[in-house]
Amino acid sequence: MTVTIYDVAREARVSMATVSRVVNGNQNVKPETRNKVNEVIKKLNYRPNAVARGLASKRTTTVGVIIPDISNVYYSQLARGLEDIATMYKYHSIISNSDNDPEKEKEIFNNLLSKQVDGIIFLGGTISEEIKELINQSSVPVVVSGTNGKDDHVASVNIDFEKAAQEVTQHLIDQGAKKFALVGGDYSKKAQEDVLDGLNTVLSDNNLILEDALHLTGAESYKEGMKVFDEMKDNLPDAVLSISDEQAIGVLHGALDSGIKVPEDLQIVSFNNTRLVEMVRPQLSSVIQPLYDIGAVGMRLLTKYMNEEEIEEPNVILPHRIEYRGTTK
Amino acid sequence: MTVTIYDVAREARVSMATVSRVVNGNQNVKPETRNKVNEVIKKLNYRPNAVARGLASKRTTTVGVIIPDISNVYYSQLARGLEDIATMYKYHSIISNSDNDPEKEKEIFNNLLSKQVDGIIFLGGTISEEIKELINQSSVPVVVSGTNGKDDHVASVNIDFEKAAQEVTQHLIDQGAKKFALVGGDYSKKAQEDVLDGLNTVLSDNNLILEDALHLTGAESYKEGMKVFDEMKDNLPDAVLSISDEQAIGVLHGALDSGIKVPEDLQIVSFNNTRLVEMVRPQLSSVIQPLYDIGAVGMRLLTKYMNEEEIEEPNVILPHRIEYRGTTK
DNA sequence: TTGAAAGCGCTAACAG
DNA sequence: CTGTTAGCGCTTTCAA
Repeated sequence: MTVTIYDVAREARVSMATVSRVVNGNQNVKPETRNKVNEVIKKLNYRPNAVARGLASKRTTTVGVIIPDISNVYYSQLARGLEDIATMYKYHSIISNSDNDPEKEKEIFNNLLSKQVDGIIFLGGTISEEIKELINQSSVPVVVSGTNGKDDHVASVNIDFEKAAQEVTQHLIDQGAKKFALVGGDYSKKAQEDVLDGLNTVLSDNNLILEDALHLTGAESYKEGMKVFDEMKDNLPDAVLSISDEQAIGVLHGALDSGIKVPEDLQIVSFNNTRLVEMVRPQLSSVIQPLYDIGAVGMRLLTKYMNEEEIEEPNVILPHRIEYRGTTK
Repeated sequence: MTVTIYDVAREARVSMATVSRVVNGNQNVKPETRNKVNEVIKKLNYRPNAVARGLASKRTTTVGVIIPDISNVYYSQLARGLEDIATMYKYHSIISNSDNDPEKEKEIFNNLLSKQVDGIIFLGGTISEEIKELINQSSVPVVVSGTNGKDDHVASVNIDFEKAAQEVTQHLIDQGAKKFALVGGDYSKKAQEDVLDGLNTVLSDNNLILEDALHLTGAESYKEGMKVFDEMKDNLPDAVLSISDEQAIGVLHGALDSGIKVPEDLQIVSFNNTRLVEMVRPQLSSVIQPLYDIGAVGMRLLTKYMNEEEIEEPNVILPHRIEYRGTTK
């Protein structure tokens, strides 16, 4: 029923080895033979069985993607970048949602290995000890996109959150901000630490401090953002740095709904820069992370590992910009 | 180096067939033997090779997902639903972006078949002739999520857009709307037709009509929405039905930026109901499509086909609700 | 430039 | 309840 390499060989009066060579673009085939084989392939509508190929060659041209939540705008934009480059290099992607749960991440990781993927892209704001160990013992290359893996000796692609935070903080101070809040999230522990460092550096340079009560976290959703705003309502800051856009928008609407003027009384800057930032009024000022590129460069890096190309730098830092829109003065 | 079923068999002093039985949960194994094998499996850290298994059993426990754009909020929410059910049934998903391009869809489809996926989920607002043919000739089951495939004899899960459009239209007329616009998109031809039918039915019942000039389309993005608003600026309707949320928000902001009052002078209802609808002010009135469920039910349907379970109804219509929020009177 | 043959690691009759 | 034995469809030496 299904056409196999053997059928093609018989019909073309060559051996299956020759058909295999033609299919794989091996140059050691006489042009005539090649043509004949290609004709038969077309005639029989032969399509190589990737599974058999994978078993024989030990390469599946499939990569695994571990992602916290594909319906999260931030991650889905990364995913699109990943996927486009994977396609460009003829890889398919198996995508699995981890909800940022170390147990699930571990299980997915092992499942991917048993599927014999050629490489794995890990997305997630936190590299847990378990995952770190799995990565370092992995038989296939792993690249982290969106989080810095340098300290954990893991190849990665991201932006310099600390520097971005410094720039943002200084700008806000220049605009008169004195009392800051930091709104972090469960998804992005690493980025949060970096932002915190950057924020604190500049604050102390200016003889300011971040009150403990104004260092808040939430699940990085819109609703959580509104909740976070409630928590700081009685001790209102005049500037908020938020890791997540959705959460920042929650804070923004919480403020507006309470009659607080943005940006006059409260300035807000977010660090995600999903397409949401332009879709609210006032538009959200944000650090521009090149999300698509972070995904794309991560996948490109992975292909280099998979092809055993030379790697100049395993921890890529992509440039960022800051766009001051309607939520800052 | 890698541990195979053979290593386990030798170490446990049984045949590989027995190991295979244990791994696959076959009940015909003496508990003692099972325990011994399991011990060895753990000791050797044996992990079955899914590729070899796929080749031998002709089942890969992998499904393919063809999706227009994973970074589109609407589709990423569907994808999350799909994926969760797939995981529940122990399937992995290979996800590929088609950009709604029939050529790409076709190529992806064939690639997925050569990967020997056990089934395919097709997402996309339009079922082109080519795809329809591929689906109908496919050796593996295919289910369409988010679009009605009944007319094309394709299993599908979606909501009744026509009915929803009728309800929305009647409500808007009751609120005083007289001049309607329909904003469709490239992604959702099918839904658009149904909405158009529903709209026209109710309009003519009320002796109203949809002007040709007010039947517009765009690429279903925020920016396109603003552009669409510009197009209707000189011939302003008092009610807009928009297929896509992003585009509806574009229209909304286009209107607000021009000083038009929403909902007083212009009412807007969208049909997508992504999480965006609550993230703008005024909040967008919308038809609530259970996106997650549409994905989930689609995948469940596919698993039924893959397991050759009985299918009661290949074209599932899920219930919808309508939520009138801030963009309607 | 081509072919023969040995697997890749596993499942699935079949026999016992 | 367990083992033997063919393959699954392809890649990849090794020889010719």
